[in-house]
Amino acid sequence: MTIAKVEPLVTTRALRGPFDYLLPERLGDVGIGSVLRIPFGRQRLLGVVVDVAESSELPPERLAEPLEALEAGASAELVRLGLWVASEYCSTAARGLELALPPGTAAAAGPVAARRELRAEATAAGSGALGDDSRLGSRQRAALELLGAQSEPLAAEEIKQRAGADLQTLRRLERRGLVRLREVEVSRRPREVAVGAPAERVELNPAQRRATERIVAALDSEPGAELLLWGVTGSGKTEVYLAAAEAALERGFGAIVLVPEIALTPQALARFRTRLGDRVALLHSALRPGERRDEWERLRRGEARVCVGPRSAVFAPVAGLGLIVIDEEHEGSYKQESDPRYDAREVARRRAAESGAVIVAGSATPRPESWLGLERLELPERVDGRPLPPVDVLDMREHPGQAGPLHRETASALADVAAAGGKAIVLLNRRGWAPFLSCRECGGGWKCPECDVSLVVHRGAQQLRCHHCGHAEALPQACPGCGSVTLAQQGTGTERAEPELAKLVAPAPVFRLDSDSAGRRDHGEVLARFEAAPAGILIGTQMVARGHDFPDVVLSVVLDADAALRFPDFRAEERTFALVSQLAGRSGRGTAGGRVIVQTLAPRAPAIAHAARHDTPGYVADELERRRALGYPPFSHLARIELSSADQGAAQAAAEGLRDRVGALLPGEATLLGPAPRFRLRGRHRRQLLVKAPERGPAVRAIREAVYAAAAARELRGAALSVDVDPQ
DNA sequence: AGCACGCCGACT
DNA sequence: GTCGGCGTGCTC
Repeated sequence: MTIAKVEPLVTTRALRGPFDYLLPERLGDVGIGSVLRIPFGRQRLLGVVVDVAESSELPPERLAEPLEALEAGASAELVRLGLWVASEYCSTAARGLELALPPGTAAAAGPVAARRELRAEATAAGSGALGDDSRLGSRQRAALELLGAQSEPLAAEEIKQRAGADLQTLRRLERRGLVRLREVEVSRRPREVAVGAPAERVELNPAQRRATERIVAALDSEPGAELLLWGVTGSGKTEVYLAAAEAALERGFGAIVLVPEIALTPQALARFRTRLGDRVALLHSALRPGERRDEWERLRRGEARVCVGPRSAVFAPVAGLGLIVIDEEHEGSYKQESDPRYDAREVARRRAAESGAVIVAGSATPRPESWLGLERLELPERVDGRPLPPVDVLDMREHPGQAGPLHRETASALADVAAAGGKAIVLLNRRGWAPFLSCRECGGGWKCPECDVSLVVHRGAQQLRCHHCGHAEALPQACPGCGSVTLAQQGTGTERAEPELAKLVAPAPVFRLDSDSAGRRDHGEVLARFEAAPAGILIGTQMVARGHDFPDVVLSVVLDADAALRFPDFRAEERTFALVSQLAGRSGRGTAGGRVIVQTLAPRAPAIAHAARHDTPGYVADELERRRALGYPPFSHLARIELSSADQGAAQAAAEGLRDRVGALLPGEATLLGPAPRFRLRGRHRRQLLVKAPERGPAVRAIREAVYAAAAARELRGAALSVDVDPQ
C-alpha cells in the first residue's frame, strides 16, 4: 500500500492538510512534487504530493484515490522550499507550493500545454527519388528538393511557406516512404531585446580577479557560503557575476541570477546570453504563459543551467544549484508585497544552505545587515579608473517661494551642460504633473474613492489618478464643494518638470522616462534615443538611476532627495542613501568628468551627507549605531500582521482577536503593538499588528500558531491576512 | 474553499 | 405548514 500525502491547492487558511490518498499502480511514477487531480468532498481539486508513505493513520476504506497525475510537477527540493516559505511567512501550504510548481499550474485556465510541431525530413529513398524517374508532383518535388538541402528536420509550416507543399502533400510523401514526419516539442522562447551590452570578454582588473577567485574558492570548497560583493557603480560587478557563473558551469553546477525588477532583466539576460549562450533561461511574470512554461521546462530538463529573473526566479527548477547571484541586494523589490510576503534574499539563503550553493550578493550600497553579517569582497574603483564625481548638496530651504522645482544653481548647471552639448540625468521620484490638487477658495482636495490617498494630476491625460489602485477620473474644472474655479496644482512631478526643463535647455532635447511616458516595452527605446543623441537631458523616476550605462553623462541631479525621509519608516534612511549614491555613480564615467547635484530640504540628514561624500562605510557604521540604539533590525526582528477587509468592522474585529491570540503566545521579551489603522487601499480597510522581538524564531512561531488557530476557529472570516516578517 | 446538515424566523 | 438565513462540521 502506497500512500501519498497531498496538499490541495486551495486558497483558504481554514483547511489544514496534508490529506492521505491511496496511490494505485495505474498512476505510474508518482512522487514528492507530483501534481494530482484529487476528489475532495464533492469537489475535484489539484493537489501536490508532499510526502509518500507506506501506511496511513486512517483505515484504507476511508482513503480515496487520485483521479490522475498531471505531467509536470516540482522537484522534492522545491517542495521543501515551498513548504518552508509557507511556514516561515505564516502563509498556507498551497500558496508556498504554488511558487515551486510549473507556472500556471494553479491558474484557472490550468497548466499551459507544450507546443508541438510537425517536422519533416527526407528519407534516403526520398533523396533518391529526385534523381530517378519516380513520378512526383511539382509540389512534392519542391518539398523534396527543399528537404534534401536540409541537415535538420524542417517544420511543416515552413515547408508550406517555402515550397508550397501543404500537410496533405507531406502525408502522401510519407506514405510512399520518401519523407519521415515526426511531432516534436518545441520551446517558445522570449523575444530578445537588443541592448548595447559588451559581448566580448573583458580582462578583469585586479580587484575583480580577487573577488572572482574568492567566489570560485567557495564554489570548490565552501557550500552554503555567503559573500557580499561591494562595488561602487561602474566597478564591474556584472563581469564578476559572469565569471562566477562560468566557473559554476565548468564545475557542472547550475546558477540563478536574481535582478531587482523585470525592467532590468533584458539587460542582464543579454549579457549572460552573449557569454553563456543557450544555457541561460529567463523567467518572469511578464513573459507570455507559453514562453514562461517553456523556459521553466528548459531549466527542469537541464537544457538551460542558468536562470535570470526577478525574485520569483529564486524558485527556478535548477538542479545541482551551485551559485545564486543577488544583484543590487539592497533593493526592496526582493520582498513580495502580497501573501506569502517572502524575501527572495532569505529564500535564497535557505535554498543555498539546503543545496550547498554559494550566494554572491552585490551592491554599491549594501544593507547594513549584509555589511555586518557577510564576508565582504570589494571593488573600490570604477573600471574606467575615473574618480567618483563631486556632489553638491543644495539646501532648498534657502530657496523659498520660487516658481518651479529647480534651484537657481541647478538650473544654471543644466543650462551650461546643454549649451556645451553634453548630457545630464535628472531624477524626480514622482510621476504625473502635480502630486495633488486643491481648491484655493475652500482648501478642499481630491481623494481616491478606494484608497485614503490624494489623487495626482495628470495633465496630458486630463485626469486625476490614484497611484495605488489605478483609479482615474476626469480633471475637474471647478471645486464640487464651493464651486470655485481657482484650483491649485500643488508640487511638481516628472510630467510638469519635462517642459520646464525643455524651456531651460532648448534646443537640446529632453527625454522623459517613467511608467506614464512610455509603455513598459518602450522604456528601452527611450533610453536608446537618449543614448544615441549627441546631447540632451533625461528626466524620470528612479528607473533613470538603475542599471543603465551612459558614459557621456556629465551631470546628475536629484530633485527632492529627502522625499523618502518624510515617511515614518526605519528603512527610509537606507533607501535615500542608496538612491543618491546610485545616481552619483552614474555621472562622469566618460572622459568629460562629472558633477552631481542633490536638492533637499534636509541637507544634514546623515543619509544625504554620507552619500554626498561617497562614504558607504561611514554611513553604514552610523546607521548600524542608530539601529542599535533604537533596537531596530538587525538588532531585533520585526513582524507585521496585516488584516484587511472591505468591511471596517470585520478588519478591526479580526485584528483584535488576533492580538489577543498572539499576545498569549509571544515570549516575554517581545512587544506587541496595535491594532493600528493603515490607510485604506483598493477599497479595503486595513489594520496592522506589529511584533518586535529579540529572536525571530519564537516570534514567528507564536504568530504562526495564533494565525492557524484563528483561521481554524473561523475568526478570520471576511478578512484577509498576511504576515510580513522582516518588513522593508 | 465549497458543500451539506441543521436549527430558527416570515411568507406563498 | 415550508423557504431560506448562516452557524458548524467535514473533506483523505
